[in-house]
This record gives sequence, structure tokens and C-alpha cells, in this order.
Amino acid sequence: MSKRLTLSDIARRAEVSPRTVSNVVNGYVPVSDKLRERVEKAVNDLGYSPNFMARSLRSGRTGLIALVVPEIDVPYFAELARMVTELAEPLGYRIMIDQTSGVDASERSHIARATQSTLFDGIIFSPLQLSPTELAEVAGTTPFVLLGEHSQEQSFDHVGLDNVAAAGDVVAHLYATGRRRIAAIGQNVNRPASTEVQRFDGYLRGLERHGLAFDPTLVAPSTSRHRQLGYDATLEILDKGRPDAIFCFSDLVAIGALRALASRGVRVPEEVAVVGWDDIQEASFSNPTLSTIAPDKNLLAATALSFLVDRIADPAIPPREFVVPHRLEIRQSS
Amino acid sequence: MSKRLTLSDIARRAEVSPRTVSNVVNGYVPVSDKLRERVEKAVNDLGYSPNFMARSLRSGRTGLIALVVPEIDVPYFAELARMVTELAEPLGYRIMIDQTSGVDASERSHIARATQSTLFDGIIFSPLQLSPTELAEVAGTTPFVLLGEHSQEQSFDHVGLDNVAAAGDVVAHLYATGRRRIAAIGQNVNRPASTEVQRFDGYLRGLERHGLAFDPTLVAPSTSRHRQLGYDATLEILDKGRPDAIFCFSDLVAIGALRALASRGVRVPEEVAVVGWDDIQEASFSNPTLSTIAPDKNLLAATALSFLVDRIADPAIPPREFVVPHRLEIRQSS
DNA sequence: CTGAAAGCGCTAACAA
DNA sequence: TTGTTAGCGCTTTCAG
Repeated sequence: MSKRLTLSDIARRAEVSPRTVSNVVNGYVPVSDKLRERVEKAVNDLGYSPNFMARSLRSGRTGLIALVVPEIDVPYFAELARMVTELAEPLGYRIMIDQTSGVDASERSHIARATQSTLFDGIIFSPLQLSPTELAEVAGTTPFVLLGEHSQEQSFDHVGLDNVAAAGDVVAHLYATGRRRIAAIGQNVNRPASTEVQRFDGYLRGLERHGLAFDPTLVAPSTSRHRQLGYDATLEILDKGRPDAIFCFSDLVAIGALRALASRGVRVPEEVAVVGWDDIQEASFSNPTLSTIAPDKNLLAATALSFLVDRIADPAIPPREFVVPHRLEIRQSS
Repeated sequence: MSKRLTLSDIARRAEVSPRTVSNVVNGYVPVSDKLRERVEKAVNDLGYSPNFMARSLRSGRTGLIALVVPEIDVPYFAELARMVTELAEPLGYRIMIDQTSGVDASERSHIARATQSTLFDGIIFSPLQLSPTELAEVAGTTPFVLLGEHSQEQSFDHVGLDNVAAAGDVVAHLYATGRRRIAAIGQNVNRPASTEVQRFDGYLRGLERHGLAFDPTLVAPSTSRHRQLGYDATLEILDKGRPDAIFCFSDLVAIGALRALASRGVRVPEEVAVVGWDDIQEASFSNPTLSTIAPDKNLLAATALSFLVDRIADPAIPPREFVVPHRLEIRQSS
């Protein structure tokens, strides 16, 4: 390959100034048709494309938004990524997905790097471990919005669900369909402000509202959001409690639960009902199909993006909070 | 936030030249301990982080590798992305995931942009529509490797499977377990060099090898790799053929097939066996669990990355080809 | 081992 | 409407 072409190569070829080439390429200022044509011809003839770095260094913007998620092979994040990417395109932004692997230190360093580097115009961050307070400590100057995690202190833009209410909806549904021993998988005692704690809170309040006693043998904590956790936890609960329903705080965990129940020959929903959370695509195709809390993921993505775009335009606006509606999608498993 | 700090701010503060700060930050040249300390102190005190654009513009490298995939919410790609990301970190590269949405025009423009922009040091590209020939037409100068797709002409680095052999393995397995009416879902007649066509070829050869007649009522084409396709195609085949096995060219399609069979009350594997392809995590947790062709995805990712790193170092080396081993993972569905 | 100075390719004041 | 020119912040010859 020969040397990279520059703006001035084009300018020379088209016999205009670099300024004019820049204007044509960016479509900024009205350029006379004659010159525009000459420039466009030169660009095509020579096969010129602008240098991203130089342009960004000079203009101070990149057109890039980072989506920082724990694990892209968790379908919930993958689906979100898909939506955000598609919504960003018409806004003139490209989405780059950045995986933290959900480990505390790694999440911290990823967000630090992303907010300090000048690579991104903005960031959409879905934290797993980091609390808003910890986040504030490491964050640089790049604007970002928080996804999912409930920010106690309203210091950042934030889009999430009403986790407590949604969990209550699940309990109400299970109660209404005759379930009295409702297990819950996914509590996370280590992170006070986490969505998991909120969901567990909603579960407890739901039990109370329906006069059901809390039974610790029906509860398993969350060490991950993966299928295997649901599988293991379900076997455990099956042995020590005697659930007639299992409420999982994520669909992936619920899928693991379905597998565990099948392996034990327990019929779903006849003997045990299962409800998940997230409404990932997989939930519509499992056997049996999975009842789940379905957040409006598209609205989630769109709102996060719109908050971010606004903040990029004016970093000084006060932080906003938006609670995305959800519905309980009832399928075969309950 | 105040103005961004620059190298020379640090230099002034530490009372050294910009050159020395650069050396310290990059750890290039041996710097005296005394100066290093002064510089590091200044960096920490002021909270300096280098400007990515300026650095990349000057040095000509970014440390960024793009992973260009059709749809990140297809688990196969998500799992691959996870692996590539983790393998790249120790090599000093960050992976940015770029989704094309698998549409022809979009795939073309994404790869054109990615290879022409100076943003990435290299690209790993998993094409869905683009043939190597078409690819050659739009590609810029950024080095890239191809994933999955079989490149007819050996003009690019390429890592893939032996699709024909693997498909043959599936047919052999089904035949050995007594299946005689083996359906296949996922053929793609529109793209001669696609993996789908290779798999179908392997299927045909497998039938022949075992003396089974080809029956067009047992075949459904691939318009996508999604679950819904598997669902629809299975119902269709169930109606017109009378399969005792369904071979799906992707796990996602197989998951859809399982759902369709369950909805019709067809028992798997007693009445109909199902085999998929990819060994995504979901395949270990479906009901029943799914038999599948399991490529060594980690080796796939590692080889692609290593090919790419070599090519970045020396763009002139001849293109290489690597065929990743696979195994047939037999689970409950067959 | 460190300093001075040039320049990566582009955009945007400022002029004309 | 177009040309001239000065940097964006960094790395890197070239001297010292």
C-alpha cells in the first residue's frame, strides 16, 4: 500500500484550497457546484478518506459512544446493545461495546479509562458492582448515563425500572394463581443499592401483602446472573424447601431453574411455577415458555441515549431520572 | 470541569521537558528515578491522562481492534466477542464490537468504514453476506482476518471450521442411532460460498454415504439464523415430510425447532431427534438439552487474534488459513 | 539521559 | 464563497 492520502493531496489535485476540501467532505458551508464537483471527483479518483484521529483531535468530538456492560454474552446486555446501536445510528453516533466482565476492579478501570480518554463523546454504563458513589470517585469528564442501577444520590442521569413494584407484581400473580410457597433466587446481600436488593425487597413486601410468611429455606442468593446459578440454586431449594413457585431475578437464572426442574422430573407449571425477569428472546422459546417481567427495553435504550445526547450538548444540565414501564408477561411456566 | 490538562502542563509542573513526561508516561526510555518521581507526582497531583487522539495521530496506532459481527444478540457472536475481548487484553489491544445487522449494504458500509478509517489497528470480521471478492472491492488498508466464512480465494487470513466434515458427522450420528428421515434446516441457496451451503453439502454427502435418499420435503432454507426461523421451518417440515430427525445449521434454529416440536406434542428424542450447531451456552440448558456441533470457539478466537496481530506487525506476510477442530456434543435431544 | 522543535492531518479563525 | 494559517496534544527525530 502506498502512503495515505491527505486533505492537501486532494486539494492539489482539485486545484482548490484544503479549506474547500474540508467543507465539501463535511458539507458545512455552501460550496459552489463547480468546486464541489472538482473536489468530489478528486476524492473518488484518489480514493481518499479522512483521518479519523486528526479530525477528532482538531474538532474535539469523535461521534463515538461507548456502551459499557459487564458481559456481552449475557443476552439481556446483548439485546440492549443491539437496540442502542440501532437507535444511535440516525443520531449520528456509533456505538462501541466495551466489556468489563463484571469484576469490581475491572469495572472500575474500564469506566475510568472510558471517561478519561477523549475517545468517546459519551458513555452508557450498566454497572454490576460499582455504586454511584464509587463511580464518582473514578469518573473523568466524559458525560455518561447510568442504566439499570438505581442511583441513590441523584448525581447522574439514570434510567431504570421500578424494581420493587415489578417484583410485587410477580408475587401477586403467583398468589392469584394459587401459589403459596414462593421461592426467590437472586438476592444479593453484598450490594445494598443493587437492583437485586430492590427486587428482593419487592418480593418480601409482596409476601407480606398477601399474608405469606417469609421462609429462608425458599431463598437463594445471587453470585452471578448465569444459567448455572439458577440450576444449582433450584436443586438446593428443591431439597430443603418445598416450593410451588420459583421467582428468579433474571431470565437466565430462570432458564437454569427450568432445566433443574426437568432433570428432577418436576412438572412446570403443574407442580412448580417459574417466573423470570428481563424478557430475553430465549424466554419465548424455552420449554415451557417462560413468564417474566418485561421491561420496555427499547424505551430504556432510547431514553438513555437521549439523556446522553442532551448531556453531551450541555454538560451542565441537572441530572435526570426516568423509570421505564414494565409489564408481566405470562407464558406457560406460571 | 476546567480545561483539559496537557503534557506540557505536567512538564511545567514537574519542571522537566515534555519529552521527559512522554517518556515516563509511556515507559519507553530509561529515565532517572529522580525525574520519574517528579513527573509521576505531577501526573497524580493534577490528574492527567493523555489525549488519545493526539497520541494516535502522532504514533499511527490506536491499540484498538474492531470485531465486526452481524448481530451481537445472536449468542454465537456474543460468546465469540467475549472470548476475543478477553484474549486481546493481555496482548495490549482493546476490542470494540461493531454490529452490521447482517444486511448486505450495511455490512459493506461497515467494513468499508472500518478498514478505511484510521481508528482501528486491525479488524476481525465475521461476514454474513459479503463474499471475499466483494469484500476485496470495498476494503481499505487496515489489516483484517475473516472468521467463519470460507474464503474461496486465499487472499485473506481466515479461520473457520470444516463445515462439510462436521455436517457429515451429524448425519453419521443420526444414522447410527436409527434415524432414516433426516431433515435439514438452514440451507442458503443465495450465497454459494457460505458456511450454510457447505453444511448442506456435508448433509447431502452424509445421506449418500449411508444410502439415504434425498427428500426435498425434509429441507427448509435459511432466511435468518434466529429461533423463529427454526420454529416456523419445523412446523412446515412436520406437516409435509415425516422426519425422525432434524438437523439445524445453528443452535438458535434448533432451539426454535425444540419449541415447535413441544408445541405439537412431539417427543424429543423419542419421536424426533434434534441436532444444532455452535454449542452456545443455551444448548446445555434447553429442554431437552441440545446435541450440537461444538467448534473450539476459544481456539477460533485465539487464532484469529494471533493472525491479526501478526499481520498488523507485517502486512506483507502471505495469507494464512486455519481450520479449527470441532466435536459432536451429544446431549438429550438425539 | 534530557531538551528543543518539527509535524502527524485536520478544522476553524481570520482575511480577502 | 474561498484562501491562508495557526494550532489540537502528542511522539520523535535530532542535538546536546
